[in-house]
Amino acid sequence: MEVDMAKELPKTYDFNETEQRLYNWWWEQGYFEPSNDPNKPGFDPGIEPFVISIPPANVTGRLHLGHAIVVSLEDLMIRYHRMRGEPTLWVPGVDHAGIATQLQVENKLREEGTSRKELGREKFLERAWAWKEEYGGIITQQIRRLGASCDWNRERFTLDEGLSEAVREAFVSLYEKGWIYRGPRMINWSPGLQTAVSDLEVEYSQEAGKLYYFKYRIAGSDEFIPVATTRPETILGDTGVAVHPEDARYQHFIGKKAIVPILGREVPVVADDYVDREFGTGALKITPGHDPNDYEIGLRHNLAFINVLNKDATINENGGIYEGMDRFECRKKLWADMEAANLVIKVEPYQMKVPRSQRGGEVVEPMISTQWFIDIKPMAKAALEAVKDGRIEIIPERFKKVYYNWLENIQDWCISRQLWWGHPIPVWYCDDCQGMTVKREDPDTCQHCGGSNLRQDSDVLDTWFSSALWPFSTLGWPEETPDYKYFYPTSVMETAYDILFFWVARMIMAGLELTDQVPFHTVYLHGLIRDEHGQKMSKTKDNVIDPLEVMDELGTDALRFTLLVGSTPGNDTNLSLKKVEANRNFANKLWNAGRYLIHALNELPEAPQAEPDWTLADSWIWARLKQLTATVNILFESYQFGEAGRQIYDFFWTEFADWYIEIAKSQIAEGGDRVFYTIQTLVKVFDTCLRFLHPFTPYVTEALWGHLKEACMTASPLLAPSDGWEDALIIARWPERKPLEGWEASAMEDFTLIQEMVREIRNIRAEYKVQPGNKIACVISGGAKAEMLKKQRKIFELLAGIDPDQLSVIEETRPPSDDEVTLVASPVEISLPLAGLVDVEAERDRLEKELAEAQSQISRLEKLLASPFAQKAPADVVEKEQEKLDSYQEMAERIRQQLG
RNA sequence: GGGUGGUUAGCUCAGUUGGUUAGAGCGUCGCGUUGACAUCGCGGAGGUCGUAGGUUCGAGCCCUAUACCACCCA
Repeated sequence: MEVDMAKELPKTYDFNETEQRLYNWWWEQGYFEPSNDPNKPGFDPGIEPFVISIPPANVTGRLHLGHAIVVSLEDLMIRYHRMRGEPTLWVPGVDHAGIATQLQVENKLREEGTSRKELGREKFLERAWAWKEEYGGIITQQIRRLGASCDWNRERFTLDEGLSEAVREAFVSLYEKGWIYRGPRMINWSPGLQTAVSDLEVEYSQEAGKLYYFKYRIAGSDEFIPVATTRPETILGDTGVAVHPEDARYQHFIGKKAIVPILGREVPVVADDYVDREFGTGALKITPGHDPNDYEIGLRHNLAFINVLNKDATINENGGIYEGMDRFECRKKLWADMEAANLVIKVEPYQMKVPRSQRGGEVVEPMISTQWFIDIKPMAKAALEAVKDGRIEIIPERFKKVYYNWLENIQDWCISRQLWWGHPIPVWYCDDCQGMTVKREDPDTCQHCGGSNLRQDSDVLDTWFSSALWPFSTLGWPEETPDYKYFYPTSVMETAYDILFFWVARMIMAGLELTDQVPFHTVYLHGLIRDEHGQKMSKTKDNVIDPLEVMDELGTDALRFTLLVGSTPGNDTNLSLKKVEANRNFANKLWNAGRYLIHALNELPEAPQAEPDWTLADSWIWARLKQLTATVNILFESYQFGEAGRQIYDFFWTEFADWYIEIAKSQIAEGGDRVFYTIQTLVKVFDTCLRFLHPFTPYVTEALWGHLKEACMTASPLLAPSDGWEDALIIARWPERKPLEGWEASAMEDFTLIQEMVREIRNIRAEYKVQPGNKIACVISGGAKAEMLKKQRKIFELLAGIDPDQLSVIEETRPPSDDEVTLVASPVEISLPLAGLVDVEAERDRLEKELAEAQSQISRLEKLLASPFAQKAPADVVEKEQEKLDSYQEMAERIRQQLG
């Protein structure tokens, strides 16, 4: 091809043009599918795959930064393992989000002037499915935009037939084992949604409330017990008063009857050491029907359980004259009535914890309700052990403790929801014998009496119940499918730490119980994304960053790189657009380095005439590349992806681009073999960087790599990697470590000296305001480094603005002169004869300052080396310090000479 | 009440087997535009690593206590 590639590449990286095109291409080429597929010919069951199941997005969801970090991290892992040649599978999917979806559909019905109840269950579900068909694909399209290399052929939805079968199998087998039961228990009731929710779905918010003090009269006397409550309306459900058994104030009331205000019901006064004598009045009203603690006390003392609330949180028939009133209205009215009855003592302001529904934020009511529960303790024990004995690793490790603590104190899980959208509970009640039939297939007859008057339980299961099965249900379980057999257990479960209990722990419990295996060997938890000042993003604060907008404006790669590099495992990440912008600039930097390189390929001779004669810069960048490769591999292996990204970024920008490419320009100008070997080095380093960066910034790297490959193939077959050019970067080999060969250390040491010298000269030029175009003279007293430095003349010319005709490198040092500025960069000295410019006075000051600095270092190091440090520290550490001392001493000596 | 994380440059954060007066991005100040890149280059200023003890030859990193902030559990 005779086309000049550089002319084809625009000056600025155009992500809009690139992203969609590459994504479709990857997908069409089949790169997202596992390279070793049990359903295809040639399958080798002996190769271990790398598998991730994506945390299912809510079907109602719209992409937010939470998804963005999940997808970025998982795609990074998947791409990394894919490049290492492992068969990788990333299973995508969405869950049916029971409550959220039902609310969406209900909203729509309301707009149409109808309602769920009016429509009836069957019609409602039809509408819900229609809704899912219409909107359910939005979130997965948005996930694609992030570059997610999921195998979309294997996409799953929790209400799919297969997954529904898994849910049934799970329910029935746990039921048969006796671990699922139904019964009246204290649950959290959401009056707005009219369903039970689990403990985890309730959040407690600190709110200003009141503490109401009032009198509990003792039957048959004028005495009373003072009692305080934050929820006066629950008085209607009181069935006891509790005092501490050792409380002298109230001891004589124990065993007597107290009279419930207004209602006049007589309830026992009981002794229970749960009562905190210091709190409130030291006496407690007991409402076993509407408070979890009182529930326990009620059980202990055989108190009555009275429910005073309807499902919509109005007062029911047990509330006497308050029947029909809203709970908060009743609170006011009842208190006013008590005041009138002279039962009120006082009201104090009080900070209370209000239980609110995680969804919608309404105040939930603890009440007793007949629901389905999982007796979770045996499963929790197994899940605990799997982490304790190391079958599952949690990263970062500190979350193990959180995990243990939760599982050790776990309560039974309420899994039934009074919704329509979800998995129906596979239980049928017989109208004839009242027996329960629990079956995998829909039964025709009662398994007790054989009757056919069966009604299925009207509740559905908690969405998390189906999510708990996700890693295996998505692969075909309970069927022993080829996918399930090969890809299960999965490898890594990567998700946010805030669903450790909701999801991760439950998957582990379900996996161990139902599949007899851990569902994954590693749990990697990331933090939450906050705004640039660490505030939670919320609509009310108006600090929400929309990833779709960010991708539109700055590109997907910039967003991904920011999320990946800006985060440490398990820690929250503060995201600002400034950061994303900086990383957009990085993508552009890559792009332009690529442009230069591809342009440079035009200069390439077909083949070198001789064996390579590497320059110092060549050797240095090769050595640094080796070092980088070792570091990046270690970091990837230990899940320190952010640090790996930072290292690659720094290497690419501040070493490869700022130094090597600049030097390469002059090397290429030399002509001959130098051109070939310089370009070969450029290509190799650039290619390696693209490979390393691909999991972070897949688009720009794939685009560039394609251009690079094409240009290289056109230029010379000798530029190809040892195993040839792969078809695409996404499946190109990951760079592996290479052993050191001995030459690396001195190359890096010498080049570092060059860098120091160049910086020193630049610094002086800036200080003396030497015009950038003004080439100046320079004498380098190189001492032992003179030979090496003589070969680097070009670098000083190019990077330090030295006039090549007035540059000399000598071995000996020069006598001080008032016309020169002398820089001491141990072990060499640089003299810049800035005739007419030198400010002798300022020069002396500068040198004296440097001398003082050197001397303070010398005395520090002398002291250090005279201390026990010299004996106790490892020899190489001591040697390093000794060398430093020597170098400072030499420097000081030279400065003294200059000062005369 | 129990627990976890954070506290490092003006801002936001890195800093994983403790190795010797600390890094980045942004911001800021000065200089710079004929071919990779102004989404850029060069240079500068800026930090007693929350506080107090301890271990150690050596601590941003380990231990103890403590303050403040955030979060989780009860």
